[in-house]
Amino acid sequence: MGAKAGSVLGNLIGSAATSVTGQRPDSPLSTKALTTTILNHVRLGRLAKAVSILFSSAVPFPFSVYAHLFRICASNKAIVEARKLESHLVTFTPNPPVFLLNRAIESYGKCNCLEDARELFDEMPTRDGGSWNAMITAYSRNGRAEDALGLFSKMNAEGLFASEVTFASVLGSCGDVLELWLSRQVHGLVLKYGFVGNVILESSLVDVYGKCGMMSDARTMFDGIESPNDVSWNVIVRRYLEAGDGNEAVNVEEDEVVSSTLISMYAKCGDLESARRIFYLPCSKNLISYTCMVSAYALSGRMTEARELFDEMPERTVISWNVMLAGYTRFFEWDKALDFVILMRKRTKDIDHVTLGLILNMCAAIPDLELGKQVHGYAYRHGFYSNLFVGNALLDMYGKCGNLIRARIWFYEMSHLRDKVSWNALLTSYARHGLSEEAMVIFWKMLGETKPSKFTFGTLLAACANIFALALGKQIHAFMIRNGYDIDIVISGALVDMYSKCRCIVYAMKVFNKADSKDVILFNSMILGCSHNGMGGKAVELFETMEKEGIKPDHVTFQAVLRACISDGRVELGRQYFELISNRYCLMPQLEHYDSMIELYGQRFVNDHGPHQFREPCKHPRNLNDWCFPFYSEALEFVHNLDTIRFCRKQLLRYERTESLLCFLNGCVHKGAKSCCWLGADEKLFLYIFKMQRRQE
DNA sequence: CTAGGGTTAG
Repeated sequence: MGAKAGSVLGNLIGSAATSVTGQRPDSPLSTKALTTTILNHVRLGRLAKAVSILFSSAVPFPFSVYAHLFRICASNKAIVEARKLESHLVTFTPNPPVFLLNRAIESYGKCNCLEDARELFDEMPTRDGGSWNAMITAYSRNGRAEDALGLFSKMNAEGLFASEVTFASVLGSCGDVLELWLSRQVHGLVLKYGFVGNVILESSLVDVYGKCGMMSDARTMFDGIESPNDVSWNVIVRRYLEAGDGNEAVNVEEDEVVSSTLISMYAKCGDLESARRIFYLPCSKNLISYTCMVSAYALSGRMTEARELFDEMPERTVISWNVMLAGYTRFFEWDKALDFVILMRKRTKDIDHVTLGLILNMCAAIPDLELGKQVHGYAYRHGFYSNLFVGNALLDMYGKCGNLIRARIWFYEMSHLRDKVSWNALLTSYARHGLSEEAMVIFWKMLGETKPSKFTFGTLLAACANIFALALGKQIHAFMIRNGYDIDIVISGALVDMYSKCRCIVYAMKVFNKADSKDVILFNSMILGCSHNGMGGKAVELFETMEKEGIKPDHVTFQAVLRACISDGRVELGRQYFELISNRYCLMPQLEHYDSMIELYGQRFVNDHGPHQFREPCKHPRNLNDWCFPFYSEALEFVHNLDTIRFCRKQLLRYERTESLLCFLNGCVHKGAKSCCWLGADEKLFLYIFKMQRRQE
């Protein structure tokens, strides 16, 4: 039965689609099937095909089909299809509902075909508010401000209510033709119809007053907005700028408040030049604009300029001090931050919760537990301990300084006010110090009190990676997907890391490929993952992709590719990468890179000579090569200081090469004696050499 | 009226 019914349906669809006089045109079944076909075409982006099927079927379709198709026509600017649609609708539906005709007007408007829209509007047997709204919006969007405003007046005369969208359109048109008088009337209507608190309309009003040159009205309007959004800010800033450019005497310089607002807005948008321009206008310097400007410099990392300006301030508040300190901490200038705190203590008695938070961040970063404890005491004595921000900063400080006991105690002491940041901070402390299992226990407790955030999961995934808890890691991943958590670039990195550490490199790759944006850190995690899973070739490939995408590798990237070279025994490639570090990317090779090179050459020696074969050192060495085996002369190039020597020693001990070790150490002494005194301090090393020599004799 | 602060991944 099913198969037969299917073929009958197929015939029906075929005939209905090709002939206007199809069989049983009023059959609900055939309309339903046709609808499905039409919607399928729409879904595949074939709008013209969908409309032609509809057009050749002499049956009325459900309203929702027309509504849907009109929407698509509007967004695709498909005027031909829109006209066909309207004609089909009015032909086969005796009394088409007003709302569908309104949709048609909207579509014509979006297709910039105002004549079609107006024709339909005029011919409609009945019109509702939506028809007027659609027509007015169509005029307004197409730059026909006069027509839009004319129709709006008529609409009000007929006692119809304009919608939010219409008001926005009308206000836009008022701005286009600088209709201040009408704008004020519209303002009245906005209030009358209860649109108070509508950010979009209120911002539009700010805009239109600004355009009409009524900056004081714009300002009053703006101040009345309860929670201004980006658009509101953009509008007021743009209007003030225009006003300021056109007529300097009237604005900006007179209003200190505005100049401060502008400076801080520009600072937040990263436009330092504009901020400066406002600040250096005559009469705009005051305590607050100074602070804003210092903050603008500090936010963009220009700490020297920030400090110069800060030093020339005639007076300062605690906020001025704080913005300066925040700049130092934001850009990790801990020494300067510490000096600044000391200076601050000398110069002012003003310290508030923000200052304490910043100082605690500094203590956590240096790290300085003792100073942190002093801050704790200060906070206690001055009544800041019940401030959540200070409390969390304290918790973070104890955690980062490695004092988990105090972190835990403080966490319980602040139980009456703690939030999810507190939980995350505690969790992080445990995970960071390798206490991954304990971190998991804390997580389960956390669930009883608060909802986990993506920070929680980031931390947990790292903990899973540490203890190779693949099953739990997968559960967290699945939980995040199921509950719609954003798998952002950081979480992707944590997942890649967790999966590759758990030897689940295929999953790691999947996560990596799915990430919609990639930065150097994510690439690093993936490259490192490949290196650790014996996929050196893939790691090298990723490095090349990264270069192609214009992402600049950092020192971790090079560590990762060098590791790949080690795992694949690709000495020459490793050497090339090492040279890229300084030649192409202007980075300073770090200790770890030297270590990797030593390891790479060490491996080659083992490969070339077998584990237990080595040449006798020269009896009377004249140069470095005489001193050393092939490996050591090459590896020695990468010997930079005591740490690399220690690393070499470790490597040689690992391969149980006592004689080589002695020879190598001699080589180091030789090199050191010739060039610089970097060996000087390590008495232990010398003692070791002497001991070894004695044992040889 | 207008200015400042936090937790996450190699």
